[in-house]
Amino acid sequence: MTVHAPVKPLQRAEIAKRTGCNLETVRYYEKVGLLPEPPRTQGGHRAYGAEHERRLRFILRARELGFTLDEIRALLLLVDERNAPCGQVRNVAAAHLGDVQDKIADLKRMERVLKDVVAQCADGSRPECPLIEALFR
Amino acid sequence: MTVHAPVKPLQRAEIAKRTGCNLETVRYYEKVGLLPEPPRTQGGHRAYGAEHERRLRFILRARELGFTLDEIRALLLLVDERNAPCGQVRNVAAAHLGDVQDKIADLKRMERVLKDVVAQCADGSRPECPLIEALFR
DNA sequence: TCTTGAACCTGTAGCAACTACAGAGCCTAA
DNA sequence: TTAGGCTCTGTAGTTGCTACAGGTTCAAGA
Repeated sequence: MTVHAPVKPLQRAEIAKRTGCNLETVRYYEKVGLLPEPPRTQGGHRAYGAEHERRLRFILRARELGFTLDEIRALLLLVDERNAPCGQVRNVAAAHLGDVQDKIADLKRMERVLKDVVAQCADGSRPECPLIEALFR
Repeated sequence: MTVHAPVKPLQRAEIAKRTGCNLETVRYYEKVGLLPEPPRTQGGHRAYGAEHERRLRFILRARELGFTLDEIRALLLLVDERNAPCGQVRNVAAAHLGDVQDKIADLKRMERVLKDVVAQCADGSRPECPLIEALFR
């Protein structure tokens, strides 16, 4: 068995490149408590392991789904301390889904109005600019 | 003719209340150059006129449509200096419409994935939490 | 072994678009 | 006249990064 076989640690630039994360953002996630503090070399350089990489990927995927850092913190806490109870995880995700749907509704409202005024501006049938008119109404 | 009839000026709290704008935001829009500096009373209090109110409403409506402050600045410049040429106004609006549509597409992608995992979490058919699994993939 | 240049370290500032506070001053109605 | 509710200024906080300065360490080549 090769349990605890010492895997070659990753420098910050390496973990950043492998995950596609910005170099500075890696340190930022550590600062805000999403990524655990990695061990250091004698000179003080961070030495990341496979678990850090795994966790960083988790964070980045969650960000792609639009989760806030607070929500991600909550999800990671569920993972770390409770072995990820599906019901609670689902609650976090469902609440976030609601937020996403609200935002879509907001943006669609904007889209409708904008399409409308752009079309009116385009056809040149009005002496005054319809968008400006609409905003000054 | 009652040109320049002295309309009773508005205090900051009054213009805020009438437009629905946050009190502090009124001052903020002045600071960033969207709202012109109003005349002051002897004691230094701002005294807004009808034109300020009109302009503030314009800004707030544009914000509701998702325009950035830079875009609103550009629109107001077109209004102030060029009498709002419809073609240029339309360009600003069309570009913004594109941004809005991009955001909608992003959010819909998130929505699709989230709906999916929430449904999988809900039906309890998997031993591990599907959302957590998906994020750690 | 020495050197050099890349990568790292910390702390801080900047972005958007507000929002909120502290500590001071003004204004008006009773 | 005075109370208390405005207003004033400047600054700090929010979210989620991103970028810099000025200094240190590391690793590869000579």
